[in-house]
Amino acid sequence: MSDIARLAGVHVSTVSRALAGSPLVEAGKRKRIEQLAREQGYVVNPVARSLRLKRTQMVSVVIPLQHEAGQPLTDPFFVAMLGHLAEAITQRGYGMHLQKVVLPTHEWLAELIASGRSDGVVVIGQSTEHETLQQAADSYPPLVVWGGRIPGQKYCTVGSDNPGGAEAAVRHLLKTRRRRIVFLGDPTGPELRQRYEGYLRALREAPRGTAPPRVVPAHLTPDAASLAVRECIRAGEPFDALFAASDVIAISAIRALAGEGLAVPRDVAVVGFDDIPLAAHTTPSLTTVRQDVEGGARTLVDLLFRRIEGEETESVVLPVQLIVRESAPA
Amino acid sequence: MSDIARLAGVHVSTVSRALAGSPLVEAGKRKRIEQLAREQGYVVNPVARSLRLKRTQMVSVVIPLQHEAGQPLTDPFFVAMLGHLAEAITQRGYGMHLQKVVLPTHEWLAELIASGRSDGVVVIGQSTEHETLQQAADSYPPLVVWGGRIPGQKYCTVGSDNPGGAEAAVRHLLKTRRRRIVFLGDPTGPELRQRYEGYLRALREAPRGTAPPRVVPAHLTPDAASLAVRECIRAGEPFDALFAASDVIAISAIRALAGEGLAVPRDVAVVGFDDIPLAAHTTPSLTTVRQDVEGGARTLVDLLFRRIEGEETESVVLPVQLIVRESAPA
DNA sequence: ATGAAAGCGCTAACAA
DNA sequence: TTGTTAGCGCTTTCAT
Repeated sequence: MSDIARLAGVHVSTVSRALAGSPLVEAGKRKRIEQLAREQGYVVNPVARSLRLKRTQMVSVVIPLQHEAGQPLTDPFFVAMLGHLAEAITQRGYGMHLQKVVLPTHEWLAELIASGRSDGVVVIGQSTEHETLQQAADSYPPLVVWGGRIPGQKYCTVGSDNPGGAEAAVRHLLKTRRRRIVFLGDPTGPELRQRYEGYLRALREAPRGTAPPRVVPAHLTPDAASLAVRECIRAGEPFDALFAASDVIAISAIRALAGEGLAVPRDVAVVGFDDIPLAAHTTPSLTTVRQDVEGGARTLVDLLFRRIEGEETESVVLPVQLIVRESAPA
Repeated sequence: MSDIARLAGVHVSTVSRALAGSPLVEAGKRKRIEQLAREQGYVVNPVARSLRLKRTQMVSVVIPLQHEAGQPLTDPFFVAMLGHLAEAITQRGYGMHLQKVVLPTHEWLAELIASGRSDGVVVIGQSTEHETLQQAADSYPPLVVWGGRIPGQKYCTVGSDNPGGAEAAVRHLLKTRRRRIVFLGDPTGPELRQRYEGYLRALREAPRGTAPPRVVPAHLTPDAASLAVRECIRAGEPFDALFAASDVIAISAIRALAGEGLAVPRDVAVVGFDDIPLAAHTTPSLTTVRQDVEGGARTLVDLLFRRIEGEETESVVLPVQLIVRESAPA
């Protein structure tokens, strides 16, 4: 910048003002300075700017992966979320700082915040970090979380109606005469736990003769899910439907079932959660609960920026929709 | 930091050294300072640090979208690439700065570089930005590009063997008695152009009686592809095979064909490119050319860091593999 | 309308 | 081994 100042024969402060579009600096001079900067390929150094302004024009997006440690950043749902977040954030002229946190150290969030690397933080998935988030929320407003709403929570969440979606899915299975419905997934984090609760709620009002709830833990990786299903089958306990905590789990479950000679939906009906693009194209196509990823991402970013500007915002629960396909037909 | 210094009764520079793990500072004192920092929830400000060090510990990942402007960041291939890049970059203790560039202004790269926002840049897809990249390469070594290798190129690329893959795909179609093979896609950018060239090469050695090459431009969005195929069919010119420039195009082509009453593979065989997860699950499942996304991402990051450290690196062409499935069976 | 000067939080060369 | 000091590139208050 001092180069530009020298070339323009003015003081750096004038260049700074000119490039910031300040009305203080004379119009003609401003044009000249802008022109000069363009010629010289000069752009203001955002690092120095950030240091001075204490604003980074950056948003951090964090994905804490704990029990799902093996899960790479390739889960279709996460990854779609990322794409839409990038879209929404860059649209506002902010940069996006993407960070994956494995086996969170309980200080990861506090450190990220304290570092001042960004003006706001989006956390995708509560994982097991509810407490961490609670603590941060007190002193750090510009924080939004994709996940389930939890009673007494102090941070702002955006998330799908997990219990409602799960309940709808299980009701659908019951309505189509399935009586031994297994929940496939590890209900450790709030989101999956809520789906599990929806599952329980639906079963509570199930017709007599319905088998009691049964959980088969399966992590969000395809392999883990296949394994779990196979073991479940070999355990010999009969079931005629699976409600999977996610589409990725559901799809690999279908594969595992086929491998064990069980037909979907004839022998076992399967319902997933997410409605990832793949879901419509598997054989059989997957009945699932659709989440509105794009709307979710937009809402997250919208709320985040309102919080950055000091506004208080309430959490948002987005409606979901049961998409009935072949794996659990009507 | 000055707070910590005061509390520890030492000068800031000592704190700085201690926190940097410098052997200069007495071990006991260092422990004490580290402890203090932890208690106070202090972490060094990376912005100030960056300004001082002229290193940001950040890598920029840029996706220039030009003709595909409408295309959001949801193309499965890009998105998988992103996930793996995030993985590889964070593994090295760097942050990832994600940027999407629409309708590039020809200065986007120069500005990004000049801004000093990051220590290196990964560009995903050359799009039509070959010239821009050429110019940047001269003065900015830490730049790697996912895309096709172009004769005379000065920047470092990592990319699949596009011509080879395309050739294998088309040879496969020829071997299975297809004689009127259409290339479906817009060969504007280098990658698709290379796939097109592979297509031409295979046709050049085709048996007599094979129809001449024919291109039906289709953008990378599903809708555009469907439309193109429908028009192509209605043009009345017969064809018995499609080689699509990407899986997304191929899949929507299959849909369009079905919509027009043409059976795949009976009437028309279809081969795609990428082998996105969906490809194995469509009906019929998609014969396609598999790219190694994960290996590509790892190689990109590996080369980038070698370049950041001043090493010169050669471009890399990754092998591809024809995956034969139902849409173009053996 | 412009310049001078301070300072954002940090690191490193130099001094002690 | 530790402290002093300068300065990274910018913005902004204050003075002119």
